Amino acid sequence: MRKKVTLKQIAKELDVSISTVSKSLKDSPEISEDTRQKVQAFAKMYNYKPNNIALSLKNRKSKTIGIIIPEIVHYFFANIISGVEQVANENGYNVIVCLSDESFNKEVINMEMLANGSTDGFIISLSKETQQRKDFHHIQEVINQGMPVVLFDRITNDISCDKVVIDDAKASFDAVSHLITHEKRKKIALLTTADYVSVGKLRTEGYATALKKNGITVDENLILKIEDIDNCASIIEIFLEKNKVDAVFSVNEIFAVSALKVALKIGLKIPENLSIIAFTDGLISKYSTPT
Amino acid sequence: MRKKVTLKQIAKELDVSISTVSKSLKDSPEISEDTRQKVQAFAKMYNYKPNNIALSLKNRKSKTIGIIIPEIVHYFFANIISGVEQVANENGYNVIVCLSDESFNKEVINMEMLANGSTDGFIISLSKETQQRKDFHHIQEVINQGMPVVLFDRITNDISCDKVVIDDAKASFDAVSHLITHEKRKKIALLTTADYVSVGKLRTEGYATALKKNGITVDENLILKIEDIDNCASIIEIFLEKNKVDAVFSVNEIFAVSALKVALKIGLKIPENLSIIAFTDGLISKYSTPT
DNA sequence: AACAACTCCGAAAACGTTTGCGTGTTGAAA
DNA sequence: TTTCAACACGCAAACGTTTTCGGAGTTGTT
Repeated sequence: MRKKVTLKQIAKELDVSISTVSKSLKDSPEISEDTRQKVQAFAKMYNYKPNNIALSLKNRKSKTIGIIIPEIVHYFFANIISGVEQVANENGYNVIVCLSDESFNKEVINMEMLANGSTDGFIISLSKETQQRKDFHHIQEVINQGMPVVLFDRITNDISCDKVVIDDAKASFDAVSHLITHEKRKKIALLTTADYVSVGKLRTEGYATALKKNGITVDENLILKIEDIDNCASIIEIFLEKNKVDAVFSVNEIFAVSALKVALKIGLKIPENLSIIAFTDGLISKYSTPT
Repeated sequence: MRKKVTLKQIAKELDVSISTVSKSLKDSPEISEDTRQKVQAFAKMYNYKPNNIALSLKNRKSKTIGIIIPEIVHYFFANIISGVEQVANENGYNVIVCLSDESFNKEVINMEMLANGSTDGFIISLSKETQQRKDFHHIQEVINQGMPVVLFDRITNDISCDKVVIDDAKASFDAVSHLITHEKRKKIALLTTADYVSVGKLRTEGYATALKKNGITVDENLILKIEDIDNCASIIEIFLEKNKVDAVFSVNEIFAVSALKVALKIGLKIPENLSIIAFTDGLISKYSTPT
């Protein structure tokens, strides 16, 4: 067991001052060639590495960014972390991951935990509960403290900060337009989430706009709002048997592939009888049949 | 912009010493009721929270654990992080996630970065490259420094530390035995990864044992080692057309579902003509057709 | 001989905490 | 009046760095 060596220990061993050691390791011209070499050799031998915590305290920055997301067993969020981690790493930063688990409280607690010096900033996608409550004081709090915050995907307009989103309305519009124009579909179902999820609203907007622009009136019966993702298959089955649609537009791939499986089950042919398009080009879509 | 307040600032404002403030906030009996109340009220008003970095330095522990995995856009690893984060959180710990990207160098760099005070310990799943090289000095290093290390899934026996694994050989044995006994399959293919991945070897072992135990000789031609996961579909297609097997045992779900899609494509019926079983009960399997 | 200039290094403060110990004040008992 | 305990608080060190400032000793110039 060889504990980590500190400047102080090196200084004592070499009978010089701590500052001399520090300067030597930084190749300061203030220190003689001789002493520098001696110190550097000793430091290398004992594999000296400066203590990050001490550096953080001194520099008042942790070189760490906190990312808070609702869940991680999720293609989209896992991808986000992957990207964040890569860029952070290239720039000498570390990433602390916190999961809100869609809970407002956990989100708040996590932020408070990290805001006290642990991280230099935040990247956040809001939990469902937070979006429902419309309570963003914890976000505003850290912003007021001067910490940079970036919201992505699940955002709110009540907070003024940098945000990263895709153009949900436009994307939805394009997808549905494609179904109408190229696939000649008329009766297009929308599979979406509850209203309070920010993306759900915008995607519904794009869907409606595309229909209207093509002279199709929006039929509320064709809009299925699914809360319980675990039972989405049975919900979709009932829906598809009641409504004879010729296309499905889904706001995520789970609903889409579930619809696909249900459709096959009730004897529909895909893509002959039913077109399906959705957000998220993930693994589930990649390995579904048909792809 | 209201910056975080420190003990020093409170002390100055209230015209007492830093220690008095610190003790007051800890309800030390050393301090008079009067002063305590005053300090606590002031601290609450300014929303004082102790600085984590300073605490880490003082206590010589960061309350943070580092987890190093090959990738995160992966059902298994995402699940692991999810579990680790949850338990860590419940115990007041934070989790720093680092991705080795299957690269030995990144693994080493990440560990060195975190080993200097940033984390109190490590949870690691080795990168492919590390397993190939059999170079584990970076792991041994931090262990020698007295840091706790837990290896999981992709482990090595060259390092003495706690490890978490499933019984790969037994699980494979059971899976293949099931194919033979219950499904009455005789010609069972094994879809696996390259040899150097630790789990690959053990799973192959279990496969072979099950065959032998049932009087079936192992046919090396039925063992397909796939290196290039992105092109696994075409590799499997060639394989399945050459070898008329009646069952497939795969070491992961990607290979399994790819095989499933290929089989359907070349006209096989599942499960009538071909049984498929695999490790990982993930989303891809859940949403494949058939499930 | 005197002084300036230069070389090499150490002391100390700072980042924000915690905590053992010392000290000054108060009040009561002797 | 003296003595002493109890109380309330502050000092200082420690965690491991970095960096400014200044001091001591040497060299060189006039």
